[in-house]
Amino acid sequence: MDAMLFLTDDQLLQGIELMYFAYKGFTSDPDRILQNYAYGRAHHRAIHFINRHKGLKVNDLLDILGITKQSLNRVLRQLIDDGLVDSRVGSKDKRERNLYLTDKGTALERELSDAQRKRMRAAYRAAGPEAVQGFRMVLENIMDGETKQRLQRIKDS
Amino acid sequence: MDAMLFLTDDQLLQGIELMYFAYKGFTSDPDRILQNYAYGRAHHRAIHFINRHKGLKVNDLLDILGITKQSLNRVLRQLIDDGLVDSRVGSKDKRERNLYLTDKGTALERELSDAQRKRMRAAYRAAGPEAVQGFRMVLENIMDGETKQRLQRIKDS
DNA sequence: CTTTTAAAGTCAATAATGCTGACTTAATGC
DNA sequence: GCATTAAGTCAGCATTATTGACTTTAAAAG
Repeated sequence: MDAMLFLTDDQLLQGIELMYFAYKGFTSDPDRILQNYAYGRAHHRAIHFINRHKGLKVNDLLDILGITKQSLNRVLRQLIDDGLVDSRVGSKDKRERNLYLTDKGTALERELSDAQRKRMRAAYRAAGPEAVQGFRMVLENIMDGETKQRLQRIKDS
Repeated sequence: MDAMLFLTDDQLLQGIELMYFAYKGFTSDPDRILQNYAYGRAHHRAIHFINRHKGLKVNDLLDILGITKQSLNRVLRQLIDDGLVDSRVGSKDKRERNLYLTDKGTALERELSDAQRKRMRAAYRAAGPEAVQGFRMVLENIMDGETKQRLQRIKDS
């Protein structure tokens, strides 16, 4: 009966709204900062993942983001031209390009993630360690299985 | 010291990635369904909130969504023209329009939220009741204070 | 060595969703 | 009567995604 209590349609709808509004808050700080650089969320995501997985291949980035090569092209082109991302020819396979943040790119990544981390830290603090565990568990289960596999693949490579 | 343990920059970055990927999964089911109707996320959001707050005013919907009147116009126009939303002249103030879902609109809302609820229910089940509590607490804290106030205002009206 | 495949990059056209500015219409409040 | 408010509209633009059709370069397969 416990299961019934926390699985009512209304509770689920509330959870859905929470996801929507929390995500909105979650992206609001970076969005504001990005405006100063005439960049958008697409640039932020590229910067984030290049930082997290230094030297990753263009194909891996496409795979993570789940977008097409043509969609990424404009964004990546800008970041490279603006000197935030360094695209180096692969050492083993020269067809590949390994992506790295330059110092300038790292600086913007810092600025963006500082704001986002600050918000997350405050939320975590207010909710407490056990809540954070629950938060993470539920989010992991909301993710697509396919996405999880993709992430695992990148982590392994 | 406990606080230090769960507030490392890496843990926070992991949480940020989790939010990104979970939100992606969260929207994937409705996105797929909406394609069959040539609608997008904007239509979904309008349908969701009109269902949750039956009879709400256009201004309230704008307030909740945080978009401009011109942005909502195209979407709402379509939903009304397609017979999913009913716009009724306010009984007290005839300048106002109260929004309701028609039977057709309610049917689409069902289809969309069934898919989303199914995913949430599975995630909640897998994580357990305490995790759900934590999930909710953290998300509430991630939200903007401004957003919370807006929601409260609608709930009161 | 030649052909096929793979990785990256590009150009063009299209779509969804947001924005701003400049309005109109209708109803309310004073 | 006149200013304000709620709703609705038109036009133009930006961002970010899409698909399709290519090219270039390098590796792999035959």
